[in-house]
Amino acid sequence: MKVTEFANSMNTTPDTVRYYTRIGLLTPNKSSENGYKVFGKPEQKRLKFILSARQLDFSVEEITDILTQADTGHSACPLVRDIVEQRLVATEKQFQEAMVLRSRLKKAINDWQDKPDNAPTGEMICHLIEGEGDE
Amino acid sequence: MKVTEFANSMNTTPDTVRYYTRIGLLTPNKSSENGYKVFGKPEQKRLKFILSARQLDFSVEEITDILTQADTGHSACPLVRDIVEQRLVATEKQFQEAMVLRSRLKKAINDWQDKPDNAPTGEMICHLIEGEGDE
DNA sequence: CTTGACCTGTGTCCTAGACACAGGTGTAAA
DNA sequence: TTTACACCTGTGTCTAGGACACAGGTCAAG
Repeated sequence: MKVTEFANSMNTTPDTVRYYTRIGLLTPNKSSENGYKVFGKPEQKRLKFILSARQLDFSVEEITDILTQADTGHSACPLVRDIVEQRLVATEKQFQEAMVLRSRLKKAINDWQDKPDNAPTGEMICHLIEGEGDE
Repeated sequence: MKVTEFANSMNTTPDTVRYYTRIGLLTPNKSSENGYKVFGKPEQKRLKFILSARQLDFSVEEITDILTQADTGHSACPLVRDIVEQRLVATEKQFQEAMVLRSRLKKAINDWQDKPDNAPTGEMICHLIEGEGDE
């Protein structure tokens, strides 16, 4: 399998596959006549794992660590558990931040509804934003 | 005012100030003897605006557009309203995504609670992740 | 004059790929 | 066989918003 076919079959993009290859996460054989990357079953499993982990928002570096563990015969599960818990904390934070931002934006839209569009003065660039003594 | 003093007084970092200067958002005078950047009142107002807009998650590029508008004497308010609305949509999306990810992570932690830490086999890297036929 | 703390501008680095590009490949028509 | 043309390839570069590294400048104390 060449890059594009492989990527399609795994439901990702050729660029992603090339990227993972570039950083050494995937190690396809190289066709001796083409120089083209050639992917087989083992790469398929590996990529499937990588994509699943990315779905859980693991960073590529974290995935690299996990695969290194596994490649040297150690169980990667404890590491995986760790990362998942961290990720949950981070996601919770993102979640809260998105909430705050959302209400801030909604408030802005509301507050501005009846205000005019002023031209900028030397004092103000846009009174909508600068008018607020927000936070 | 020099960079660090200026940054501190505006409650941001010198690196941020330098960055904005680098890309032309701030245009401090340069001390003729030092070559150091020198910030005054106009820059203060400008930076205050920039930081407020960043709080609303405006991109630096969007802010650049707004300031360009204002600098040429046009009201930036319509543009600002536009961006805020877009941003609200984007934030809503982020918000949803964070929710999805959060529940995915929680589910993983739950599902894995009673599972052992297996060593990797040729077939599996980490059965916790690969075991799931998730989604 | 020297020490040392702090400050400066500039250059490079980060994520996770996306995009551009010159050239290779493969199939079909001529 | 040659040509045409679509598609594919690897590699190099770009992104956002600063953070960090680094060699050298500045300035008050001694």
